[in-house]
Amino acid sequence: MAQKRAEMIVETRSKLIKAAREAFAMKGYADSSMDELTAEAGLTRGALYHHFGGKKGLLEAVIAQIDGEMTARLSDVISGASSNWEGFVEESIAYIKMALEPEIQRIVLLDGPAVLGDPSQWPSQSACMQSTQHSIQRLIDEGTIRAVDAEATGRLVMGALLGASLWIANADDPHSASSKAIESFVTLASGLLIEG
Amino acid sequence: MAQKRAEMIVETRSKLIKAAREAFAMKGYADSSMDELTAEAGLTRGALYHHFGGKKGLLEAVIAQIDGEMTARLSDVISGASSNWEGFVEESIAYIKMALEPEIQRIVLLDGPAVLGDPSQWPSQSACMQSTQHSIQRLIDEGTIRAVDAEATGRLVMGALLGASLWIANADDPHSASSKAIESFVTLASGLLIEG
DNA sequence: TACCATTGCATACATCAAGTATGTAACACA
DNA sequence: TGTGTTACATACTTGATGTATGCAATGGTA
Repeated sequence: MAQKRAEMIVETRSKLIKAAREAFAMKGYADSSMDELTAEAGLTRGALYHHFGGKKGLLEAVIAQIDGEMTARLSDVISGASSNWEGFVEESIAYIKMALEPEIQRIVLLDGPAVLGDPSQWPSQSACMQSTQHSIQRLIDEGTIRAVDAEATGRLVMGALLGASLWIANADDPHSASSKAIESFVTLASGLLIEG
Repeated sequence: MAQKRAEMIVETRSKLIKAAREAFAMKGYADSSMDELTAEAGLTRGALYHHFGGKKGLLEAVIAQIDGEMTARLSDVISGASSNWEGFVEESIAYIKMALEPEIQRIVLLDGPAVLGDPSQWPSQSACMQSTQHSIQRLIDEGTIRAVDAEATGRLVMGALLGASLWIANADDPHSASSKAIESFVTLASGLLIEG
């Protein structure tokens, strides 16, 4: 039966994004062929250029989708915490764990910055980063941590977590590396607290 | 006058590396053409493949060179400091400043990880990262900071500094962003200190 | 309902860059 | 002085991006 035109379009876009996620995650952005990728989705490059304007546009769309999912997951973690500080720490640990997933690491953390530049300039605005900044701002407002600049601190924290993830993912013993990274992070983060 | 063969080889390699540094820094790794790049050096792709095996090999060589220069600069900063803790802080600030240089940011911090993967797996071993880890280990040994894992902490710190640099470089007011980032970093780093 | 403009997507083509295989000239060493 | 090797150039193959064009289906309009 005939679907509505608008639904078909949404489906086409999502099929392309899905195929791109898999290709980018498995082979990296540079080594992913748009011919293969679109064929995998049962389409051609024509559809891709029509909807996303090019390879970079497709990457932006993929990242926006993943970023949205990450933000939702972080949001869940925060809302389940017993205090804002606990929430912040749990959120950070959750971020490290997410950053270990090959798809996220490869697409969002490695290829994304190289192809699209600084994450804060992305169309998706890196919602995930803003979530962290909000957490920090809450902690400042309630007087738990020192009155640092929330944006700057958010960037530092996210960068640190990314560095940790890259290390853990490539470590000989990822499990042990993970514990060490979390311990180190908590130690570092305690520098933000007004009373240790 | 005829140079010795070994000298000619060194010169050829350095001419290629120099041209590559400029091309990679200006246009990024992906958008740099090896034909243009080698022509700029008065050579052809034949020389490039002979000496570096391919485009990635050339990037590795360029990164190794830059990494060496960065390490030397950090080393200078450390040796000029009045205490190990001061040295660590100064080193970190120096790293942020270096990471603001377009050449370093583009080649080492953005394209490097995307093309070659985790920096610690690079042939050059990211000497610059090891320098930071040594600084941290010294501070642990002398009892200035808590007994965290030096490697993990080094990764977190370098990641944080990279995040800060990316932010500063793209900020509307880089100067103000820089101050905020340094202030935030010092606050964070104070979490490592045994007595605040 | 018949017509038409628009849109969604496919096809065909031009361009260009990477990698490889081969050729050549100069050097080192015997 | 001759020969094997090294340093580099040239030629060719493959494949990927981007663009221009073509076509068919849809949805509005008379």
